[in-house]
Amino acid sequence: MTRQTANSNRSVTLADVARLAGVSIATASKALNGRAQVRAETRERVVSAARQLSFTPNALARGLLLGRSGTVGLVTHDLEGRFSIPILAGAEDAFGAGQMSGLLTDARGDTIRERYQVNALLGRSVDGLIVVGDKTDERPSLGHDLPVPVVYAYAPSSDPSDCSLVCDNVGAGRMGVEHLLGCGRSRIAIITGDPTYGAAHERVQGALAALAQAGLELIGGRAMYGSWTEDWGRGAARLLVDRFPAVDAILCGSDQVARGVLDALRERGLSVPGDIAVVGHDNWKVMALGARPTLTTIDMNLEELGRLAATRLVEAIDGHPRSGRELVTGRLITRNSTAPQD
Amino acid sequence: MTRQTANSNRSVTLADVARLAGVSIATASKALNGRAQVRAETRERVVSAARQLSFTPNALARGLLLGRSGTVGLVTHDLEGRFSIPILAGAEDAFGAGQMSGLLTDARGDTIRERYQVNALLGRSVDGLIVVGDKTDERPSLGHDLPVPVVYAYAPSSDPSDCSLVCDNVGAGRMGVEHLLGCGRSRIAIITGDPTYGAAHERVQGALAALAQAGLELIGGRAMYGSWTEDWGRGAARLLVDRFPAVDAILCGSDQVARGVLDALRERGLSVPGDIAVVGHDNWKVMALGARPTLTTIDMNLEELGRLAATRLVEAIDGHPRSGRELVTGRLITRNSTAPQD
DNA sequence: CTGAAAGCGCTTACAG
DNA sequence: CTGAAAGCGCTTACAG
Repeated sequence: MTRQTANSNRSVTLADVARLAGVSIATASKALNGRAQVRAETRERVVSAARQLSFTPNALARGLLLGRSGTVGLVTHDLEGRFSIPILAGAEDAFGAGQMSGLLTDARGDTIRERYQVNALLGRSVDGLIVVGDKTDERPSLGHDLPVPVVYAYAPSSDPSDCSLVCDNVGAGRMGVEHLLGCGRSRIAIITGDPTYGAAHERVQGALAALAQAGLELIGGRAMYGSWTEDWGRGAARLLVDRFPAVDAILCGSDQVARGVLDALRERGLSVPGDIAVVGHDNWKVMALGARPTLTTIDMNLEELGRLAATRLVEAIDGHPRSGRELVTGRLITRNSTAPQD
Repeated sequence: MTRQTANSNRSVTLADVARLAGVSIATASKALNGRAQVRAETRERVVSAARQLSFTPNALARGLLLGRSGTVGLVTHDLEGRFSIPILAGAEDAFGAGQMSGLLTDARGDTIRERYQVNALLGRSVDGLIVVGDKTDERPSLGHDLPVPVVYAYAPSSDPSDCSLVCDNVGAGRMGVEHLLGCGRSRIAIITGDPTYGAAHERVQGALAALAQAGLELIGGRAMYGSWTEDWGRGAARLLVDRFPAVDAILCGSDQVARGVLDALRERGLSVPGDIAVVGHDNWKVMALGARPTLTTIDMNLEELGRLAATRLVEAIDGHPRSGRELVTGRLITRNSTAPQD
């Protein structure tokens, strides 16, 4: 049984603290806020009174006065999805240390909803906004006529003067190929997802650059685009090994695709990584760890992206805005699909 | 190019509206809030002035005065996880229609963090709290000395006088077995997950009740407990069909487990649902739809649970609290693992 | 029907 | 070093 520590602090006010400490409200305020002009002994008396009453300052009153609410709006477009959540968690984390809280809102990819929610958030005097997209493609800017700074995460703003944090997809593609080269592979193919996603093309682009640099060409001559599904991964892998039996590595556009690829290879009697090494993308744990063999993949460091977004937003709120896109680099997670490592 | 609609509304205040409409601030307030004692013509003038200035009332000031902030605290214990997100989305959804906003906070299963965050939220004058657990087992109550109502979602409070919304795990187990019986199966086994989870036992309990009602016994005599992984699903399925070749259906504790079961059965040359029908749990889309064959499973209606939690919280805030546990029933999603249905 | 006044809880010049 | 006063933007009795 823990001792009661939380009272109905709704009602404990600065006036109560001041009364108990025998000072004016003004002095109590200064004492608690660490203002210089307070005698040490007085400050102590106030602080101990505040503790005794378990006083929590009313953030609403504070915000009203200072014109800063200590809250930021988190506008996500994919609250159910896999990508926005780690970003939100990272942002939460970065704010958690300080005094900021996040007002959550899900716009579900709808521009009208977004506008409406942004206005609602502004009505709550948020000090800034983080807009989290559901894919890495550009999205329209909220504009510059807002009274607070905005940071775009995952999906960058199309306006280069906005501050955006994005995944380094090109670097991820390069990273995947370089790992495969390092593992001694040279006949590399790419099976990726939906060609309407910029991310798919960017990863391919990075991979091709790394191949070119090594003086190699892609097996099959071009990347295989399809959809972000296991089904497609399976089908594409079968096609690939039938047409190009010499292939010794497959770089995949996502872990789901890679999972399908692994299943198809196993069913064809090919060993991974013995015959063919496979690299995924996302480090989606359940997929990557449930796969046979476990999947080497690229983690986009989405939490880090979220933390950075929060940091940039706080900087902007404090009067030091940045603009332009900042790339967050992924990291390769090696598992058994490229090199056995029990 | 859309026309500019959002101004720096930070600075448009009720005083501005009143001035433009040629009335006092008090009258402007009454007009906008639909109070009765305002001449229709006056009200119109005020409303049009407000529109013209795109006035958004300052929620902080309003909250300070009314003692209601129009925000609720969302305390989750699993922001990265799969279960809390649909619940949050459902709650968001329910609030979205009204004037409530949710302040998001991730306590990560840590009681100290939770206490700290609850206090921070109370300092922001939240009107209520929704606490979302990461498993369906009971958790300690936040107590009754808080100044605002609390609703527990997913993980119920151990205090029966608190208001909790929980999944009907027993009903889900029953539902799974009844479906299998309906599909003509009678030699049913259960492969479930981590035995330290109450959910695992409750689902088994419901399944056993349904079997008993049909005058049947579980194949193998008892449910197979292990972990919530594909690995375990594969291993357990192999064991099961070796020891009890007559089994004609397997009820699984999760989609991940089911996924492993399906893989193992296929690799043993058994056909699903021809030889053995399989039912999962969670309706985790990527798992269930990526499986071969696609997986019949039970959707726990978590979004509905979130919506209900929000509804109950608003009721409590409005002075109509409920107490006790309310069960949210799942629904069976039929796919090809129990009956081919292209 | 309309408006002047008080007040929500706090902070910040400004006097003392 | 301390405190009385003004004010953040709004709503609600209370007079008129």
